[in-house]
Amino acid sequence: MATISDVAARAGVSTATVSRTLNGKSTVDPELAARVLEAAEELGYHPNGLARNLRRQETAVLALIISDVENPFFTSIARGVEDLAQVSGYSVVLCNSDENEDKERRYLDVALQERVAGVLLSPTGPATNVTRLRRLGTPVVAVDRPLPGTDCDQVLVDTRRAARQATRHLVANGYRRVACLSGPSGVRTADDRLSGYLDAVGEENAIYRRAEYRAEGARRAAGDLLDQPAPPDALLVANSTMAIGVLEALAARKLRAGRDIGIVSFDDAPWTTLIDPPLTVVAQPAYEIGRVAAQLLLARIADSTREPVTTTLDAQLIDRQSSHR
Amino acid sequence: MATISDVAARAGVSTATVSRTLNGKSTVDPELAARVLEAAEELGYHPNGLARNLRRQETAVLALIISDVENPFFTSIARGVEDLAQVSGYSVVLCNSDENEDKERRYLDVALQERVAGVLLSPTGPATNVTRLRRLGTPVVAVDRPLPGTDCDQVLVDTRRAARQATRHLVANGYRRVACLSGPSGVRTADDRLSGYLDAVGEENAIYRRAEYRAEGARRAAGDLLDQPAPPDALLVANSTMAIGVLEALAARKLRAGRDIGIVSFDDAPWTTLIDPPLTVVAQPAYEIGRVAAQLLLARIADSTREPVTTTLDAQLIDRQSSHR
DNA sequence: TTGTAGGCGTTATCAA
DNA sequence: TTGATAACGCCTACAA
Repeated sequence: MATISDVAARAGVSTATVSRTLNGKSTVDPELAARVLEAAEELGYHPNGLARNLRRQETAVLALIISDVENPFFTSIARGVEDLAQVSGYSVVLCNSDENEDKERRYLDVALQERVAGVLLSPTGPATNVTRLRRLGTPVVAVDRPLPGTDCDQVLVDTRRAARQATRHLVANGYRRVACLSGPSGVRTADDRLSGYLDAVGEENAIYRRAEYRAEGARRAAGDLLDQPAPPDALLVANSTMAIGVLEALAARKLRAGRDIGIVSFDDAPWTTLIDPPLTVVAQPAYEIGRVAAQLLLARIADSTREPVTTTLDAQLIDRQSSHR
Repeated sequence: MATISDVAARAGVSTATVSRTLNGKSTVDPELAARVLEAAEELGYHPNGLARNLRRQETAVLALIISDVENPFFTSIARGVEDLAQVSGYSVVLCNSDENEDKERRYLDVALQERVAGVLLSPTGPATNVTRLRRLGTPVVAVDRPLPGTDCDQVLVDTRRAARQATRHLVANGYRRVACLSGPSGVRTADDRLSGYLDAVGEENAIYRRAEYRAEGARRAAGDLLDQPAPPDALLVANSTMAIGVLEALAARKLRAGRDIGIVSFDDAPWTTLIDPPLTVVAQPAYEIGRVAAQLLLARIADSTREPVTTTLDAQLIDRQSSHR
């Protein structure tokens, strides 16, 4: 494990010169530089990022803490973040909090301890706490869900409006008993989607269930709804992972989407056009969320005095067959 | 950004005592310890992992470099790795090489520079080079695909056998012109799946195409195959991302899986039971791959003299409707 | 049990 | 332009 001083010794120069050569900072005599490069090559030298970061008090890595790696929505965000970060020379490490406060806290600690340059985070819920990170001056950007009680940059989707619109779409298509299957209470997107649904049908007509943002919970909740004496004739589903559970529940009861029960789901997962009938969805600009969030984070790293901004993107209803009789 | 000496000053002790207290190493007078803890709390002290790792020459983070975050197969591996690592106190950072040699090299560099404790890697192809990592003594475990020319731990799937078996399954079900759609040449799993297919049909009957491990390329390749004068009547598809493209190509031609063309795909993605007819798949134990790989890596971190082992897991054909007329 | 001091590998400051 | 040298924040002999 060759160090900078090994290289210096071999090249017959000081460590300072080696450092300068390797970082291309101030000018170095071409001949010395060549000797340094050669020595480094021969020794198989690789800079120790730990020492460098310790000295420089900065890192070129961003942490992206998402709440579910198995959800295509979040992996699209990840790609957006990554693509933008990469061109600025940052690398992105992805951490999966798995909708679990403990894991999230642990990764937040890692980010803190490793002194990453910045953190992008989709908070698991109201308990998420980034004050320690903030105290240290590490910039944080919230994606998909706001960070309660903190004034940091945020990239959100107007999900309440989208839910309202989707619900009205179902009503306009002749469904009379539209229900909603949303995520856990306290998760902002879940709350907002439910609110949008309520906006559209009114409190008095509300039929809804909450479950984890997972297939399994959604299957049970959908089953529960469908087995009521007066079951709903349409369903707004809060994300594509849940939609899988819902569709399984339908299949188990030989119910056909569209004809028997109207379905609209959030998130345009790649498989939604493959099923019969194709799923009407609310497409969120996930990749764009990632890009914008990374932009905001980089801007804040460059200038910590910027006013925090909240960017709200629009979702788009893609009308397919599952919402038509 | 309080340091250990700030805490020491405030508690009226030496930095050594603070360090010992915080790490619970040798015994410290309870009263002093209490003072230290209190001071740390008041100052909002958080250890600097960079400095600690530099000093200790070790980190508690593992890097997992996968070739496609958007492929459920790899995200399942990630969960397996994570679950196992977590109980041993390691955190896992996920890097997405995106089947791209440059990105992969970059993340390998990051892993090298950050001196992570170990690396898990699904190599993008034959150009993947981990010798620099190895020279530094960083343990590497290959997952899903072997690492050519290096004797490191590996966790693989007997994918050739699985492909052979899947092809025979199609033949046994009466399909006469079975084709294969595999991934890029040089990617070991793609080569092996093609080989398994060839084992079953024989070189002389072979009909196959290669494309990227992506929906888009698969759609084109499948279209090309289907538009031949004498198109195949069955298709073995090398992964679930490609299957999406294939199914799109079928839909565009009003072809029905099973009846018109038999389909078997690798990877039991969550949506495969939702489509009509349900997709017959080769299920790989992705989560298990991740767990085993993490075990191997941890074992090697603990004892670098261990002989490298290759663990080969079995895949399982799940017979559903798309492979029946 | 506690403190002093040296060093992990870099970079940045300051003279020369 | 180059080279000593002092940090960066932490841990750990070694000494007290």
